[in-house]
Amino acid sequence: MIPTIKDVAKHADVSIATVSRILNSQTGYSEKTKQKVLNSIKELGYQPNAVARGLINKKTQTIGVLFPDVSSMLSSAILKGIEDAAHNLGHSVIVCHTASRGKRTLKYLQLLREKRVDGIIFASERMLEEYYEVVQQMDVPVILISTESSYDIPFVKVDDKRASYSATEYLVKKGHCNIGFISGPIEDKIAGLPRLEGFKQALYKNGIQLRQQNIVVTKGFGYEHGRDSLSFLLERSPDITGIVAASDEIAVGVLTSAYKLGIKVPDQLSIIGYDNLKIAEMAIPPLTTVAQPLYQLGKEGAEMLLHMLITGEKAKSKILPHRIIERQSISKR
Amino acid sequence: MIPTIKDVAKHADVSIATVSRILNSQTGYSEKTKQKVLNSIKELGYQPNAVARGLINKKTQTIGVLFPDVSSMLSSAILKGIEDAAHNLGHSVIVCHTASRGKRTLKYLQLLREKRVDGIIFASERMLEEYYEVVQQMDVPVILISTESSYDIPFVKVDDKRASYSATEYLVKKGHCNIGFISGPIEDKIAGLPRLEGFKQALYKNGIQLRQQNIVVTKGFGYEHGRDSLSFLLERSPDITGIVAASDEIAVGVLTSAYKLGIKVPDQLSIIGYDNLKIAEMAIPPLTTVAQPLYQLGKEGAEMLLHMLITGEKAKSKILPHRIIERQSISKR
DNA sequence: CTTTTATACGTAAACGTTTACTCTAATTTT
DNA sequence: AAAATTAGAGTAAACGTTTACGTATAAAAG
Repeated sequence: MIPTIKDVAKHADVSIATVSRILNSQTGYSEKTKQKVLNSIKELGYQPNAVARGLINKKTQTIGVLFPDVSSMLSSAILKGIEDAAHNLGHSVIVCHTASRGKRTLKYLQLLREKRVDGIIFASERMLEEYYEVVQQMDVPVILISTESSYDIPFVKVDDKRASYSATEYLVKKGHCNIGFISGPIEDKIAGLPRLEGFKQALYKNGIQLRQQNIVVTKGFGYEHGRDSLSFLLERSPDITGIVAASDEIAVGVLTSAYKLGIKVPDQLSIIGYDNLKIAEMAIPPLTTVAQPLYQLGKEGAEMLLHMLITGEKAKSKILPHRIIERQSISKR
Repeated sequence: MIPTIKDVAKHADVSIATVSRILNSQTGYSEKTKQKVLNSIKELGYQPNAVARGLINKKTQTIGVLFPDVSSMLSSAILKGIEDAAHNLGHSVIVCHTASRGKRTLKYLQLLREKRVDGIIFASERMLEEYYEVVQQMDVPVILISTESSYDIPFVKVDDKRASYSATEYLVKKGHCNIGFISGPIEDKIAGLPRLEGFKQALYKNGIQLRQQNIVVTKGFGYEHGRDSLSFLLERSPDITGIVAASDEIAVGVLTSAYKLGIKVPDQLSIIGYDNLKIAEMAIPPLTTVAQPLYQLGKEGAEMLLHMLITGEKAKSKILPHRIIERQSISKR
């Protein structure tokens, strides 16, 4: 049988209140009894029951994290940051991957509510109205990572538009002036549209005429989307010398496609990615990309959440800096 | 204020016992009261408190998962399988990444104990004696994924030795007879040594003389390890025509290195990986590899655990089948 | 030496459930 | 019609903590 505080109390011949006080290092006991109790604890191998604690304290020291897909490289890097920070501050994290669309997110939200988590993180997960209503009712702090919303919920992310601007401008500065852009879905108001706009703006500011046929809008940010886009793009604009991809996966897809088509990167075609996933480094040639501080995003997000938890004050949203990681997928013109 | 079962009882003018019975769909109430109570529940927006439930039921509907590194592509694929299965069976999963070695695993184990998780999964995480002692005391079911131990703990994994055997033999059947092997650390009794032995055995069975200088033992299974091994291997054995890598990351590292050295894959050098991560597909050229059913491993593992939880019987360990995924990193000789 | 104050505890209620037990009234059996 | 059974409910204890409150003893103050 697993020992309880009662067993400890009995064994040490004190009341459970005293044991509890010692456990929580409050005042109200002598050094002698403390030692006695500590001994009993060790002897019985007692471990406090966090469930009982949670019941009375109304705090579970647990947060919930919602991801569209835990297994994407993006998510897992963020998750690591979250888990690190949470654990450092004495909290556990329950992961929920909401992948298979539909009502799954709502179900998870309810679950987290029943479990009485102390806070919730939406990571790259859209905050819909129906979700917002639920979290409002739950009355727990919420943080958005790598996304934002029309509601007043603190978020931490990079500035997608500016990052995309930087990427584009980097290419321009390298002497490219006929540049293609492979965007994700532009219905995506967070990671889709802003990156396209950053691209457009960079061209505009650098006095380069935008050509509509240089833009291809894909249905997603995945490898396949990039792979399948290159030939289409090249058909319409055979003369482009550089490509800005809205994600590293897209960029790697392009790399693959270029290889198949016998196009040399970076000699004949330059390409810049977005995210700085591990694969960017592993690609052939290693991919120049604009880095999101993924781990940092997770870490900061969790820290913001826990800060809200402790202090009760609302966290201020943060924009984390992006930066260009120069590797070998870009050549000077 | 968040409503409790008491509020529901009062609102519906019944006792809390009745509400509880209805909530748990037991017997002992009329259809009429049921409707009345259901109404009150909806009206108050009541959600049962899983913490209180956990306290009395001694079940938290939560399992803990230990990973050396959540953010590795391997882990995240497994995690997805775990999470899927667990959720389908009404359980949540707490992730713990034990990366930064040392006593962190032990700390996590204690945490999971305090939180009273119903079961624990060790995923690619070594089961040391000190861990074993703790989980023994905890008296919860444990499952090992992608690893095994000297203790009587059910596991689910592929047969590393045979998988490596298959990979090697595949190369042999393609006409290669001077084959290199880039192993992980052979101190690793799970993923290191067995794969090396599978390699040796395959050579032996196919009547190929083993050359010690064809084997390079690395300190890890990462990209860097592969990248930095190729030139070393080629120095000692310039004539090899094929390489078996102990992981996809290693293989991709080799690919990169080969590219830099101007060695054409697969024309001059064939290479087969291990794992079938997403990067295998994304590599240039796409990597032929022996696939571990990662998602499946996670799923089956979680299912085994939950089955133990429900039935109380010990699960039988499982070896899941591996298979060769043919892509384009291997040529016929 | 009495009175006050601080220290070191113990008692019991509370957290939100589940469930064994009890009770009443209705229904069925004999 | 009386007895036995059953359906529909309520009461209260239990789960393992924390904590407000009470109390006895010892130390400090007068």
